[in-house]
Amino acid sequence: MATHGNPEPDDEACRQVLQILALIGDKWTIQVVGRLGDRTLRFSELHRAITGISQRMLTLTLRQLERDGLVTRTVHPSVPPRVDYTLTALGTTLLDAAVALGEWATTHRHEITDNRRRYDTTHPPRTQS
Amino acid sequence: MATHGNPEPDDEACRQVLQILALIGDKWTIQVVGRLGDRTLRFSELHRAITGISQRMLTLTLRQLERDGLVTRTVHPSVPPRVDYTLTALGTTLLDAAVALGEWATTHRHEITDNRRRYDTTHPPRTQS
DNA sequence: CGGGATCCGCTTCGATACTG
DNA sequence: CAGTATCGAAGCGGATCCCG
Repeated sequence: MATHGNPEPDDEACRQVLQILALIGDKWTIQVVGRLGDRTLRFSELHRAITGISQRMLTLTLRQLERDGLVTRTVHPSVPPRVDYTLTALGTTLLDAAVALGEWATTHRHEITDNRRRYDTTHPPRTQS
Repeated sequence: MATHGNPEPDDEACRQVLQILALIGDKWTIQVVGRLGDRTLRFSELHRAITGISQRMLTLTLRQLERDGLVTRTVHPSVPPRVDYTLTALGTTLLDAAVALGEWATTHRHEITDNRRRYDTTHPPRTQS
């Protein structure tokens, strides 16, 4: 393991992993991947399927996923233009891992919500007193 | 689980799950939880263990984890003051799930890195020339 | 030693307008 | 339909000072 502040190769791997984990926490990435889990969708279908996302964010999210090789972007030279997005094999493995985490969240969400309520009522706002 | 885009009361659960997933993607949360995985640590130990984190961010991260019931905060009335942080049972289950995702990231990080390089060299910068 | 309060730059994101 | 370009608002995070 990295012992001192030396930029060892280990350290870089850590940053890479952290960077990939950030994908999961991204507000939209998981929702897009989840929608593409069972079938191919076109841009407008994704846009309608995901409540509250803007075209800008959908574009940026898809671009990043394409860059990472998690989704495939297929442009059909037709009028009007049509672009299909599909999950790659790599993307599917990510979805599997994310689903596991989603199940954890689903299982414990009430517990966590209760903990928050209890904390908020127990601990007075610490600004002065 | 919601299979298709119906705005059901299910929607709130979805937001809760998303909110919890955001914990994972948080820059510091996973690192803190990971450090507390095997043993109890005090504030200064965590601060030294996690490279680059500020006291502010460490405090905020720990506060949130305490609020969610993932870590326990123990204040020892001594001079100088000493505060210990420990993972709760719930926190341990999160760590397990996160580790699985971390292994996914570790396994595929080279693949993803390569995909990015390939994408960056293949796709020219789209800002018109 | 373990934080709280404040200032402040930087990134992120939503809304809007425009293009092929 | 599927984007791109730009602008402005909001939030995150770092640096600093101070207190129990």
